[in-house]
Amino acid sequence: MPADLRSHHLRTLAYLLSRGARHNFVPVTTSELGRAVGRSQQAASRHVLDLEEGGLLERGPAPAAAAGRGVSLRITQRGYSEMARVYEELRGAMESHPSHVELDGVLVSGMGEGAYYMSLDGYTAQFRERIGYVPFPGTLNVRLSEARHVSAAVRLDQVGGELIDGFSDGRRTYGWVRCFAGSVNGAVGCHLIRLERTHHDPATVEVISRSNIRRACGLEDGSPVSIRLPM
Amino acid sequence: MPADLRSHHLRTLAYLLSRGARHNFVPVTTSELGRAVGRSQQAASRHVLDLEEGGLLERGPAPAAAAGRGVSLRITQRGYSEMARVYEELRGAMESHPSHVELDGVLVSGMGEGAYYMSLDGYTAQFRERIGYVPFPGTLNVRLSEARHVSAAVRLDQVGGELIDGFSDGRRTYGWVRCFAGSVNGAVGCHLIRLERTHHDPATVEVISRSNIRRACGLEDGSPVSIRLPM
DNA sequence: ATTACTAAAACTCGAGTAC
DNA sequence: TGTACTCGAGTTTTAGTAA
Repeated sequence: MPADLRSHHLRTLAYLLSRGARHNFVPVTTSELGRAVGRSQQAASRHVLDLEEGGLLERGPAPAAAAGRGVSLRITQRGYSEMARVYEELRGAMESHPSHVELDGVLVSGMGEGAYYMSLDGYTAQFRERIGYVPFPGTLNVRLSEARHVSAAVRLDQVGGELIDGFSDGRRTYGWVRCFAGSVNGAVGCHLIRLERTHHDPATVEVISRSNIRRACGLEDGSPVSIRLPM
Repeated sequence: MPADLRSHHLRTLAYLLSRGARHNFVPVTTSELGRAVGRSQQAASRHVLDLEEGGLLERGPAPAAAAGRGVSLRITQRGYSEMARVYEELRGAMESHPSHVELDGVLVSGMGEGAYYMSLDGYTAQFRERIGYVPFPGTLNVRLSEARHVSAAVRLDQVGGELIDGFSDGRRTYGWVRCFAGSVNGAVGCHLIRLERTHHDPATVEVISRSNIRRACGLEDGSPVSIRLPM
């Protein structure tokens, strides 16, 4: 019996627990246990023996008169404690994990193209409808500092976000824009935007906001910027 | 990569999840992962490879400039689903398992001794104080039908219950009585009693109640009786 | 029907080590 | 420092089968 609970042992205990084996001896067959954990009857028999030897499970009197008619099993206090330990470890991870994308980088100056495009009527009308405001004319360009952040930013395109449709003004067409709500440096609300057509390399992302973030946060070129997008 | 999540794979994912790997690439070293799951660096490296091959984990660009400086890992949608599946299986067992002892048997007629003893002043005064009533004079004798229920009943002696002290009337001494609150046939409230000195074999248990259960439930000798004791 | 043994195959591990 | 390969040892599996 290894020190930690192997998954088949855990699943065996979980099955027995749901059958009421915390306080009663429950009659089961090893085939049934094997089916419950997706292993053979022989393996399940072994698991029960392991768990008994480890003091996690105890065996009661055989259910019926005839021989070889299954076993009666109950989970010991120790067995339940072990289950609880594993459960808490998993619960801790599942229920309180950070659920946002974080993109860190430094502020860089753009050429003003972002501001120009985002001010076009074809976009501003949709911004008002989809994200509730018309962006301050002037986007924040952030150069992501690590490759893993770039990767994360690129993946956003597959994740969704608010879609602003592209349009045509008769002379040329403008691509779609995807907006992801979030905040800059843990304070100012913003949207990170992903453009269908961009002149930036993938390491640079653009951020829009209701107001002038650059001024509101006292940022200048080279200032560290952390963008946090709740998922 | 086996079909089900082995415990080391699960724990690796849980650690990464708590580090935020659900939505971001997290930089880690395999030694760190090994420490987190109590295995060697080599094993942890293997686990990461396994999880990648199974599509549960994906690797991002290496964190820093130099070679061999750790890895960036993120949990895939599939990986998270697998974790959620296991978590739900375990949660279902841990949070909604039957938490009562059930003892099934048939009603048998006693000799009336139970009723006699339980009516002694040395007991009745304590009954009133500890369980809130003086039992109807006449205990219900239930012969447990299966050995596993007998086992469960015997174990109750170690579990606790309301203790009624023994006493002496000068001529002889009377043993302690332990009371366990519960219900008969899912309806009538009762207490199962365990006696320090009993004339019954272990397969027969006695039940007391405020009223006459035999009449209230329309029971006669041979009627099936199910005693349920919440834990 | 069962449980659980044996044997062999498959898997997992850590040590040693290449890069 | 790092990752991750090979390899020998230990563990876990299933098939076959005795009781």
